[in-house]
Amino acid sequence: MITNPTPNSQTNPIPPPTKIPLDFYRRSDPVLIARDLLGKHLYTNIDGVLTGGRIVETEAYAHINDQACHSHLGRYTARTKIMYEAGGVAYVYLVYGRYALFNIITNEVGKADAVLIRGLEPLEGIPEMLLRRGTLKYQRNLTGGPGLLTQALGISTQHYGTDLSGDTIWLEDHHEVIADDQVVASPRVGIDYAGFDAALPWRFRIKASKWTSPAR
DNA sequence: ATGTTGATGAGCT
DNA sequence: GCTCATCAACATT
Repeated sequence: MITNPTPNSQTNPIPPPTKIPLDFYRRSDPVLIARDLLGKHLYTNIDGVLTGGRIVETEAYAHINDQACHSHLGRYTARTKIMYEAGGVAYVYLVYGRYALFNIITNEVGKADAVLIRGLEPLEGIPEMLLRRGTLKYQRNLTGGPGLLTQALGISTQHYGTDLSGDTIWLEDHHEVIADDQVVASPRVGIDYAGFDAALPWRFRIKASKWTSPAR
């Protein structure tokens, strides 16, 4: 006799998505966190619209032994102030006077590490993202690039300091496992000024994704 | 390969 | 206070 399976009897049931807890961000190694963020989902609820997608590219920045990091050598200014908070807040800043870049502050109070989100696979609120980007084409440059994904998600410098445990910007774990052989680690982009540290392989990409930022 | 763009911070006064 | 070199991109060619 065959009985219908109940949800509890299915093999490998996928649990519902969960919001990533602050503990995740407060760990001490930004390189590990950057790697772990691949396959997680990033959402915003801004101007009453839900948008989001799957993280496919990140970069780690460490407060010690990393000249590329804005908080290197304890640099403490109006811009970097938020980096010294406990992990789990947004560090958003303008680069080249044009583009907002979204970083997640990690580690504990006073240890100013960060992870830059560089690439997103759009999943939620795509019409709004197209509108915000001023395009009609569902293609890589919709969210492939750190200055583009913020535009698509509606993230601007006014989200500097936003608490990622709130309901404006947050991340979710959808229980996707990204194996090491699906990941490319390579030097970070655009930090040639950082000397020896420019060679550190702290940029992480999902190999198969077409939504990573353009190659250099 | 080159132009656009303006915030940032270091170094000065 | 002010100037100026720098810059974790992107669009266009």
